[in-house]
Amino acid sequence: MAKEITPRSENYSQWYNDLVVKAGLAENSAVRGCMVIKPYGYAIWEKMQHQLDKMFKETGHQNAYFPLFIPKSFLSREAEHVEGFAKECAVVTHHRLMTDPNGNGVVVDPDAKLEEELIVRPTSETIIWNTYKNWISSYRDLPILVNQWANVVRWEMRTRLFLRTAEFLWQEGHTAHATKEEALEEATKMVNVYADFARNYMAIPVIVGEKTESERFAGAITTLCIEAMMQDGKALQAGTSHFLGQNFAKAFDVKYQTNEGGLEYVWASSWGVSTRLMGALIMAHGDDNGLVLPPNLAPIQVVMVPIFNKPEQLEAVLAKMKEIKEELVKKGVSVKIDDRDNLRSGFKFAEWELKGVPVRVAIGPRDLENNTVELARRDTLTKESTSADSAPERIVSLLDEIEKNIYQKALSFRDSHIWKVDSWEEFKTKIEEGGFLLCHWDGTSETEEKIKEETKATIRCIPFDSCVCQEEGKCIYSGKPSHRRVLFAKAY
RNA sequence: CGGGGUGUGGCGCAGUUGGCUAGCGCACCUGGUUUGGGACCAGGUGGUCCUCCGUUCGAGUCGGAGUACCCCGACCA
Repeated sequence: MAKEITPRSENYSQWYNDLVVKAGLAENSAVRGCMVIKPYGYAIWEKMQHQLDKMFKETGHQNAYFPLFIPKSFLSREAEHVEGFAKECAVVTHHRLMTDPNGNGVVVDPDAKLEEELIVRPTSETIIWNTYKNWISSYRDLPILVNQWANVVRWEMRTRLFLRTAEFLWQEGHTAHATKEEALEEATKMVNVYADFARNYMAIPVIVGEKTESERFAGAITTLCIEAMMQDGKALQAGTSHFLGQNFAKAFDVKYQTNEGGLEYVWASSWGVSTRLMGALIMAHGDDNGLVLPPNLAPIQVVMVPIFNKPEQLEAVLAKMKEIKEELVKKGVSVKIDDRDNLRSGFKFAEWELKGVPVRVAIGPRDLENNTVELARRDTLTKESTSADSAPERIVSLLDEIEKNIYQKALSFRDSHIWKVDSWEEFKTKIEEGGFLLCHWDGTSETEEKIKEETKATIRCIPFDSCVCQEEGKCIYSGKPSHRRVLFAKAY
């Protein structure tokens, strides 16, 4: 009873929030806008980290760590960058507390005011480029391919668990290159790494594209992104990769000597994904019973629930379970035997469904007699009985099927909520129903802004997938000529 | 910062026009019966009713001020 969540169709936001809290992923903390990630939620994040980190290493990157604090003057070196982040920065002004002489408890010591205020990083371009200045002098020092796992703070006015919190965990890659082409190629490569990760590990189909000027990262020349569709038809930006040109190199005076002896500014890229991916995972696959985790990211892939009447039966069942578990572990499957004796099996079934465990194995006295086990899959909520001997093998193939199935499910959901729209009237009705609209656009920020004002829809990206979008037409709003469609949606 | 709402055991809530010992569900503890889809019975632990001021014989309830949180906007990954 206590674990029941709001039905998804009734109130999507409430459903999401309930799910995050009741599945034990995260909760609000005492600090406004900040989130506590609970062990189960963090275990999923760790799986994500692990896989992403592997993919970064495979593409030649190394990890490093830079300071949490950024001198205020660093942030203001790049004009657009500071403008983009100034409104949401936490600032450190003092370095000491004292006991108030007037008895008001502990207060900030006015004598401990910092010479220069420190900003808690909202992103690390500035501090990193300040450092790169010392690392780079020759073309032989390039490229620098570095990633950092860190927390950042953006003082948002309204927050939501995982989707937008004042502090969040992420990775940010910062690369330095000798040529424009190489930096651009890096930015493209990494957005594709993100797309691969989303599809193959999170089982979420994404649209890869480029942001329009108004949605671009502050300080970037080009921002590439992956956009995913949630089950209410809204878009979630799941990852971004930026081509920064020479903006930061110029702001921090980072030059290198070419092999001809000339002096050139360095070219840059940066890219990141955050704990927001957790939100994507939850909203893309969850159902009225709770979380549905893709096997590739599930901390527990298989849970075993014993069914018994007498203690002797429990013992026999557990012995069988351990046998099967051992086989599974050998095959690289993570298994939990739920041997709590104060809870009934039905309760456990519901609880593990809420937590999204892909496969559940139930074994009872009847199974022991017949040498069978009951397998239940989370994605379809169906059950099958199989022989105990072939169970490990069957479970491994089942995990694979589930991963594929939930991707297909998400893909067909998205594809059935994406439309080419050519009339403004149709645009206004369709966007209210939720979903992605592929429309012509005249390429101006003014039109984009007006569409946003009237419908709350924004251009999520200019998709790369040229065969779908590359065609002549007229702007949905202004009627001016356009030679390609762009992706409109309401977004998180 | 604008509009709306809510503060009552750990959680979710009820509490009438002011009245008696502040109640219910969940959770928790003890004992027993149960166990193939969220068990049941009996007993039990746990509360400065957000804070301050006021009205009153009497305030969880009425008035004022403060404060915290939530929702809807503006801002954003």
